[in-house]
Amino acid sequence: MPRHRFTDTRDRIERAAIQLFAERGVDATSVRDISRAVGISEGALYRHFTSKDELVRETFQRHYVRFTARLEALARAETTARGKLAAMIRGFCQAHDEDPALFRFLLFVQHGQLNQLAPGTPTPVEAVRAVVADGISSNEIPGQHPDFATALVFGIVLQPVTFAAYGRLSGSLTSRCDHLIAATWAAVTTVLNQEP
Amino acid sequence: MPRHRFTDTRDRIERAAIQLFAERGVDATSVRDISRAVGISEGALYRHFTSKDELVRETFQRHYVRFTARLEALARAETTARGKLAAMIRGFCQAHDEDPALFRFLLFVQHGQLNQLAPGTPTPVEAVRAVVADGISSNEIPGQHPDFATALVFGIVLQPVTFAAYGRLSGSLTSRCDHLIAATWAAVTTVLNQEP
Amino acid sequence: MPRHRFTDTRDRIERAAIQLFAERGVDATSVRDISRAVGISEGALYRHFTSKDELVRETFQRHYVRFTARLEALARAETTARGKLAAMIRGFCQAHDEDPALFRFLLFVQHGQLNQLAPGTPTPVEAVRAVVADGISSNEIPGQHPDFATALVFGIVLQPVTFAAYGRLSGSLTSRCDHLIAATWAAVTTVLNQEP
Amino acid sequence: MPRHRFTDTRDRIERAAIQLFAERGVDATSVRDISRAVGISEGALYRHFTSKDELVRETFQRHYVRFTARLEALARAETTARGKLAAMIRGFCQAHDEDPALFRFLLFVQHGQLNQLAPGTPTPVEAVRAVVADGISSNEIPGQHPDFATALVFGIVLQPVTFAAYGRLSGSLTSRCDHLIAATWAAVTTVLNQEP
DNA sequence: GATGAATGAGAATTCATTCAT
DNA sequence: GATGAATGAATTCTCATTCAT
Repeated sequence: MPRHRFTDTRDRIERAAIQLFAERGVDATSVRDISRAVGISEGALYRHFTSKDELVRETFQRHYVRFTARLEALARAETTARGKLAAMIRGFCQAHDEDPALFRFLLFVQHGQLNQLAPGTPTPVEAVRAVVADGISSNEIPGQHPDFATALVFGIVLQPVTFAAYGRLSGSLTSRCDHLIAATWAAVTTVLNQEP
Repeated sequence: MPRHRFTDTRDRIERAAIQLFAERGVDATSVRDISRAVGISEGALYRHFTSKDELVRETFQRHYVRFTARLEALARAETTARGKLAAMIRGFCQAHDEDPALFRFLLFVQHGQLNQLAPGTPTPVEAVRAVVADGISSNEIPGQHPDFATALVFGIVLQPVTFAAYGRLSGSLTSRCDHLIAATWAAVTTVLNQEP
Repeated sequence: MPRHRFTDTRDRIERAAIQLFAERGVDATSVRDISRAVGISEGALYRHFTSKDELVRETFQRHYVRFTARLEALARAETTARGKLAAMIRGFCQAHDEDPALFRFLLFVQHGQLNQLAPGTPTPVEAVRAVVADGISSNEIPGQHPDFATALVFGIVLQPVTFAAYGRLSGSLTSRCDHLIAATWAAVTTVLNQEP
Repeated sequence: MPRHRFTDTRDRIERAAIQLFAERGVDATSVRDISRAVGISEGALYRHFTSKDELVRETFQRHYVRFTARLEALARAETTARGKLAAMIRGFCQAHDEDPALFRFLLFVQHGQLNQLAPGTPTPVEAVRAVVADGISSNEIPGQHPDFATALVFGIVLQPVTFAAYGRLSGSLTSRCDHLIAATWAAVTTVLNQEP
């Protein structure tokens, strides 16, 4: 049982924390739970993070920023609004399937972390919103409230994850990705025929 | 008269609890918080509920069952799948706008209450799912996984509420109800491989 | 073992805290030590004080203000500087002998409480300094730095208490009061004969 | 050479510790604080001292003994009680002004170190007391309790240091040395019942 | 000699719950 | 029905100390 050697302890703490946060939520996860899951003492955790709060914040922010950048890169590689949106949704599905716990931590558990982001930090919501807003400007997407349309995208993509958590759907998002893209596009291009 | 006062206090406890649960979550709300909000002592709360857990469970279940029944009644008054779905979505919107805190408590905060329901208890998810499944059977809705289609409905309807909580959208759901219905129908009737 | 009944618990906590603070200092006294000395659980203490800090601050400030007022009243009852100073020193001696632990807590242990007093709060130091400064103005006391003269008063009066704590002197201050007064007056009226 | 580095680090630890102890007290100073101030790791400190306690004890005792010897030498160089006392007070003032942190650590912070001295170890208190007792024996100082008279000396000399710590007086003791000597002599030669 | 991760004992504090009045 | 003091377990965090490298 070597004491340190190349120290991946910090990473192991982060992994265990993400896992537990995704399962039970941040409040319901104690420092003790995390350190036990890692196999270290409670005190040892504080050599790697100055507080539980910092652990949550740091972990959340780093992965949140990274995921946002990934989405933005995917969008940038496409030219049409539809293409960008499809690529981003595919990005959501892959990110989820690669690491469901992290995905749920970032997009559901949050726990007020969104409000603690430095102002101006880009978020997945803003990444999608930018594409939607551009699509509306270029008339590729019919005129509507861009935040509302963004809500439709997120609702359609995220709700299956919630259903999976409750056992109503199988876990893989990627297998439904094409359907999600099609449904999203249908929802987003729907307008009310107030004037026929 | 005496019974009224009992009922009254109990109701006030429930209201305060729902409000606080919706704002901060169940874990982050202490018995002290609740009793202070009501204006009674902590001990007094235990005259009305045997534990915090029971308070959460009872409150959740009663309202959850009531809301489910309301949705089912709305569906029953319609004949087509589209009509039933539209009526239910309208029901969601109205329930939300009547009492946003309760709505958020029932549909977001949950806190593992779903797993504690007596098996067979009808839920909003099942109410919607039944309509969707029937619509698929009757070919009003194209063939697809009924749980997946149900997820689309919930995602589209609920995500705007989340966005509202983060200040991205204004609070009224009813004002967007027609759009939600149209978008939901579009998403639910979308299928893949329409062009071979 | 009745649970409450007329609740002198808060007072008992304060007494035990003062005793322990005087014996070991604030830092070296844990909440556990205090609650054990009182015979209650640690948690129970928090019904009476919101924190250890508040317990220290409240206890210190109340007694400090009270003691200051007592000194001021004693001075007010006299007319000459010598009379005022003598009365105050007698007040110090009596306060010490009535409650040595409290006296030591107020005048030695302090623990940074002095800096936390609301600005303008009168203190024993200021009470003595005012008398000394007046005495200098009226030429009853020879011209000198009033803070320095005040330091002489405090040094002479307090040091025997320190010596008593180390067993070098017996505990009673009152028995030495007249000597302290005489020595203080001698020290305070001494000037350097720079110009003979 | 290697021995120098050892000694050097050990001294730097001691310096940093004294500084921090004087500022905040022993309890409020952690091993971490000290090692950070020195710029070494916590573990490294244990190469030089086997425990925090030993660091405190060793540091205190060595300087305490050295300071006592210095006072004794100063007294020895004089012949009269007044001369001896004056020389010692000058010694206090110089020691304070040379290294105020060390002076405060030795004479105020103490932290129960006095009780841990090997029995018979000479202390500043005993050095002064011996001079005072001799002075009383030789009738140079009027008859009185020698410990009480010693308390007067210490009170007068040390209280200005306390006042300086609270910003009531400027830091230099030496500048007030003659006044302190005169005041001390006046206090020590004062007796009661001079007028029957 | 030095490092720094790790430990384990405690510190302050919160909280659901009980119960004499 | 209500009060509020009391409990005891759990939580976050600190700290002196150890030890493999």
